[in-house]
Amino acid sequence: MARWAPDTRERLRAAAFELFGERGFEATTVPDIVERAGVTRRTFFRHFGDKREVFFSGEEIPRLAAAMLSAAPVHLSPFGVAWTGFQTLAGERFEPRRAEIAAARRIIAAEPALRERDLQKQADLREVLTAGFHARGVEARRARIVAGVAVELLQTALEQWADDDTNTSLVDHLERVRAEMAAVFDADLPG
Amino acid sequence: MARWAPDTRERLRAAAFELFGERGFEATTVPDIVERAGVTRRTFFRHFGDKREVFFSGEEIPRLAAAMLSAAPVHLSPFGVAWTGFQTLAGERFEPRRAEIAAARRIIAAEPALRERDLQKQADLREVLTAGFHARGVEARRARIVAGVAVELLQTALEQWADDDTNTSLVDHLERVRAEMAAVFDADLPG
DNA sequence: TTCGGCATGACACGGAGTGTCATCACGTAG
DNA sequence: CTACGTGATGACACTCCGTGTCATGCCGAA
Repeated sequence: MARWAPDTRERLRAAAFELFGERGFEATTVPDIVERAGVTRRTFFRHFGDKREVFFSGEEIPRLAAAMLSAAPVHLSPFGVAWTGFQTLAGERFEPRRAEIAAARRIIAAEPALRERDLQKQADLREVLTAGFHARGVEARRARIVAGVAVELLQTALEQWADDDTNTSLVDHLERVRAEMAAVFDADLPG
Repeated sequence: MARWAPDTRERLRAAAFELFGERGFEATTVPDIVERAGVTRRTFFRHFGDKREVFFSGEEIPRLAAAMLSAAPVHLSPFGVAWTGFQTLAGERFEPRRAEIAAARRIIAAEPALRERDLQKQADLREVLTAGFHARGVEARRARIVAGVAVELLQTALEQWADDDTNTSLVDHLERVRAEMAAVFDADLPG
């Protein structure tokens, strides 16, 4: 047997989620986690930048987004790229894990520290999309605007899909949110 | 003379900003701040929940938003309420302090810890607007969608206004961003 | 003058995150 | 078979963050 058991990072992640389930995020300390995983505190911080990162360590949305950006047909509008990407993500990564995602969202909503980090992750996605659109030739400020709208759309749809107990699909939520957002800009404005 | 000099909170804020200017946010510790302000560490944390809150202690946007919500004519659409509120805010609170706001935004952009907190403040505004729209009779999910669009619009316009060296007014940026967002939803979509 | 509220000081404590050096398994070259 | 380099981990110390608790003393009310 090796001096150290393998998969240290995964063992830490598993131990952390067990403890989060038992006592909640805030009440779980890094010493608690490393004791269960059988490593030292120092090793924890070699695998995760901070305690919050354990919670988001499975996230790979920005990476997937970058892949979809480079794979998208050149003729597609930037919002079209995002929209088709969201359809794919919805079917392949979100829909099959609805219960898990909804549970994670409830935990995030209840923990200010996780809420801040989650918002940062959204901002990361927005920046990846902005950079990708810009690389496709879209003017910088417009790229930022489209990315902002797209991420807000995805985020809102995810939120309402996770809260919805009618088994409506995420794709349907995306379409509904898109339509309601469009309606916002169709209405007349004062002044 | 009183046992304690007055305006403890304001002295702490002033000392903090001096030090942020001298060494940056991250390199400034709470012990540094309280030493300059002439109080103890414990007193600092009685006035500010954490170090980041000093930076945002002047912010009162959610309060102003709530005031505008209750003052808005009942016939106005939710987005109309937000839009007219933004026009007022732009002229009265943002435009006169452009240099100061731009400087603050640069600091925030450079500090991940402040960036996270700033995103949280945006989320707070979104929630205030959502609750306000809902209280005006707008269906819950629609209220969330309109608030999300409105906050994203304001945030993007602020960002681009602060970065813009052509002296274009914030109101013009708001209108341009609104128009470009509307265009996003006018274009055809694949599928 | 007395009394009670209230902001602050004093002190202690655990947790977060980091720098630094020692240790030891493992693969590889000789 | 041995020696060595690499890389992950342990061991240890340190500062800072944030909080609970109690003592202190100013200040206004009765």
